[in-house]
Amino acid sequence: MQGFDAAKINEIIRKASEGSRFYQHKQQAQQKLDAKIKEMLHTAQQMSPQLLEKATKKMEAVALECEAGRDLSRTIVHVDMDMFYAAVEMRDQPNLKDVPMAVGGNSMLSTSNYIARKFGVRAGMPGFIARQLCPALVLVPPNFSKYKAVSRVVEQVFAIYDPNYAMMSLDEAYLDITDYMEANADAYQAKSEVDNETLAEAIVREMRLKIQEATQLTASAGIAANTRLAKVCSDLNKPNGQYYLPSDTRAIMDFINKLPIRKISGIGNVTEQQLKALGITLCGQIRPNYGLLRLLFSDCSLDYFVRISLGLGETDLSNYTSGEQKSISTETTFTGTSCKQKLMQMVSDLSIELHGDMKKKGLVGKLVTLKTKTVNFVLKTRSMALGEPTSDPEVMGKVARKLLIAEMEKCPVDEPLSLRLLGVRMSNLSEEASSGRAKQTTISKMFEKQTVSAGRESSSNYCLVTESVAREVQAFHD
DNA sequence: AAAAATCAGTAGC
DNA sequence: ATATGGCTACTGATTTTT
Ligand SMILES: Cc1cn([C@H]2C[C@H](O)[C@@H](COP(=O)(O)OP(=O)(O)OP(=O)(O)O)O2)c(=O)[nH]c1=O
Ligand SMILES: [Mg+2]
Repeated sequence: MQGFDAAKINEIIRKASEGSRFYQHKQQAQQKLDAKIKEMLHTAQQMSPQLLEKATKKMEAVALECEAGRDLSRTIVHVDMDMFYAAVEMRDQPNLKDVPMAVGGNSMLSTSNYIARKFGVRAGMPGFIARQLCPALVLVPPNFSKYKAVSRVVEQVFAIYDPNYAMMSLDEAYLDITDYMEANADAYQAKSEVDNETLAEAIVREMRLKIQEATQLTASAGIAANTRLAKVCSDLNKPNGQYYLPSDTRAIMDFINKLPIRKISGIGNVTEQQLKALGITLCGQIRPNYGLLRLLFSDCSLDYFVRISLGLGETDLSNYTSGEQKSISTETTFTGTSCKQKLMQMVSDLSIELHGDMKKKGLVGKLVTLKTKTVNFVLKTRSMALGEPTSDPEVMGKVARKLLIAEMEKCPVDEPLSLRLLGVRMSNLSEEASSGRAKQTTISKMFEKQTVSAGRESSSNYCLVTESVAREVQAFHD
């Protein structure tokens, strides 16, 4: 056995990556971020104490307002299947149960089982590096339709506890079990008393058992007053476990104060580094730095940070479920080439594939976007609006090819555009007008469309709800 | 000056 | 021997249009 040691794992990964174009690009990005952080610290240093104090006061006022709106009345559950894709494969091929395995291919892994994780094999890691960490690793190609089918079975269980559950991906969902708790409190009385559990815990334990009975797969869950906290909690007793965070302000503050910021959904690698430079690694360190943050980040981000520091989050799941798809795309990675003929052909093929996906969903779009990635991993997007929405592969292909030609022509002849990825995306979507169907259908569809677009125009757009969620869920800066 | 369009970047699964 | 995915949604800065 080897590879259990974190230092050794990192060493192998570094050796395997070193010198590659991927690694070079990553380092370049890191340098850029370092520069940005340095500038941030510079502006931070120049701030006068008076200015800082003023900013702090302002932020505290915002915090007070947020605190006043704290809602502890809902019981939110986040359920997350354990090593989902891998677990499905292990269930269906029992010989995989006690060996290190991962789902994915030579260039990328979707996930790995817990045996493989001991070797440092993780989601997002290329298969060829994973094999170096763990030579015995078994790679299983993904079966998306199978995972989708399993996901539907799990959904049936969710529906029992909350008909308005919000599916966030194939393997995770938020549920609001408040109503279920009220309606079924008596039925769980004996159960929860025997196990010395709260009602919510007993219900969630039963739900996880039902998932296991229905799928032979285990799930983990977090129970808390809002989605942000519930999501953190579902990770704490993984796999096949659950964590209950009582819905009182003291318990929540104790919990959040010692929580690493990186555990919060929406804080990724970049934001973590930025905050770390300011001495913030725990959520509890946000509030003492309100003033500093105010002078360095956007209003949106500030709002987000304040809410994190108070342990606040979304309590209304309808904010997740409402809303249509905004874009649809297809992309492909290949061994780098600058052959114009090949690249053009690929764009045409992608457009045909995209047409198929759009047709399945009955979507048409108005904005065509071409995505390119050079052999040095530099990403670019170029877009062009159509006169009217379509999913016609010829139209989309023609526009996408035009965008590609424009990019190729910008390159000098001695250094032609050399790509490793091409993608085509359609956005500004609407529903396809049904053709050749009964009049009834056509008319009702037209009506539907009209109301939707009227809604968009009048109320500063249909995103009002969605947008407020967005500010919650995500945080970016510059 | 406001609104729309465009693009890079961050993030999550 | 070489080699790092595909999809969606959002923010924020900048440019262009109205
Ligand atoms: C993180 C990640 C997940 N996935 C897929 C595969 C995962 O099985 C599925 C769910 O993601 P996760 O819930 O993040 O991971 P997991 O279920 O495999 O493992 P865990 O026990 O830690 O929850 O999404 C990707 O395809 N790419 C990724 O980068
Ligand atoms: Mg999972």
